[in-house]
Amino acid sequence: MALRKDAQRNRERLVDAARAVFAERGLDVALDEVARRAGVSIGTLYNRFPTRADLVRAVFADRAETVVRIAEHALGTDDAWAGFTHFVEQVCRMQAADRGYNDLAARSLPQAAPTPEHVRGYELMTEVVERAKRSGALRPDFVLSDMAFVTWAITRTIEATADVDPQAWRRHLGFVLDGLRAPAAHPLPVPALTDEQVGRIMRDC
Amino acid sequence: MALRKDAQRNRERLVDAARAVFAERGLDVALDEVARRAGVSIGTLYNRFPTRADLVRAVFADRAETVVRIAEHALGTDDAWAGFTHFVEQVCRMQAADRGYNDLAARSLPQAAPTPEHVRGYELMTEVVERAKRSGALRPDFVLSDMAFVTWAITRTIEATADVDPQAWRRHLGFVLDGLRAPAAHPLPVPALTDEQVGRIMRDC
DNA sequence: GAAGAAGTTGAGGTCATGCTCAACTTCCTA
DNA sequence: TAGGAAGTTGAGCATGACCTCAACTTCTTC
Repeated sequence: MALRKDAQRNRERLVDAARAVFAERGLDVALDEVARRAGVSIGTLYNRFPTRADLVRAVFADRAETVVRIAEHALGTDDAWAGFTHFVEQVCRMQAADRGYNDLAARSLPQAAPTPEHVRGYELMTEVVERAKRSGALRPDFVLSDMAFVTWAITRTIEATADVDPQAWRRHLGFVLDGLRAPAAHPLPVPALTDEQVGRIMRDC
Repeated sequence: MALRKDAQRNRERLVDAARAVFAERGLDVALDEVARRAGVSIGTLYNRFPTRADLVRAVFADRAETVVRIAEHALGTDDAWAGFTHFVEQVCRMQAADRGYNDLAARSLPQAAPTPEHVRGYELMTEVVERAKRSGALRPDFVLSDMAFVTWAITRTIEATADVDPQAWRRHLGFVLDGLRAPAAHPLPVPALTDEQVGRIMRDC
């Protein structure tokens, strides 16, 4: 059975308000701020979204699709390395523009994915990485789980520098990418995290 | 006027307890946990350390000296690049061993430094970086404020992976250092943060 | 060893956030 | 358009952390 008309309107208002508030202040804002901004009572918020995660999911439901588009574009680029850097840069740009998405990226990189879009985004990201390795431009000892390091690093820099210099993350990303080129590679001291380990970390917030 | 004997003993107990609790759970633990562990009332804690920052300072007072020692050792190494990587690795190792110090590193890189030891640590760190650049091994466009990126990145990885794989940060650091070698350098898209900007970020938590 | 200075204590006030639920309102349907 | 289902409301309870202060204890000094 569908939602009643008023309920549907309230739901939309809540998601819109949450989108704005999350973008401004991150995923950990007090939820009554969201309710107030939506012009709705806190009870209605909890009625519609019993947990914060439900609300977060609703707000960022469409982002998986965006990631898919970015990855497809990256795979359409002739130069595999350019595709890889394009992918990373675009995702980082989304993070820099939205504190909520930045938080989300730090906590749940597409992984152990629920929706078909998430699965597809995950697969395409894998292919972006593998293709860049096959081309010889991305260092061969880089594996998918190492993307977590990239994400965490840039995420943290965005958090720290957003107020002072909103473009600073680009410089950090420059250093990071220079460390991922094949000619830059020196032996790594320890093996990669398993995908399972990364998944566990993400699940624990 | 000096502290009374019992007060001095309580102070020591508080600092010891705080050291242990911070190391285990980070700088943001509830302070009554510290008081409980010290076997002292919460009132005494506030009496001795009016703010959390006072307690943190007392706990980590000796660390500045340790950093100085590490930097001196680094500067004593013939190979400037080996000295630089040694310095970074040892500081990261300290962070990995102590969640409190890890938090501290993310928030206040030695900067706008209060004690003489801090000033000295800051100067030596500058020299470690400059020497590595002069040697031609560290990329010439790297500046001191870029150390903040390194610190934030490894800090975040340590936070995320400590429970799952306590050595994982070494792999991340491997990627980072490979991006800092001179031959790896590609032009950076934006200029560095100023030292003043980094200082402001640290001050705002 | 008496007196007062120094230090300790912990119950309790304050605040921010999460979350609930009984009374009320709106909507839909027959 | 009446009645009941669906949805809304917000005061209020719960929790947990911060911090205070008046009454109490311990130390030091003469």
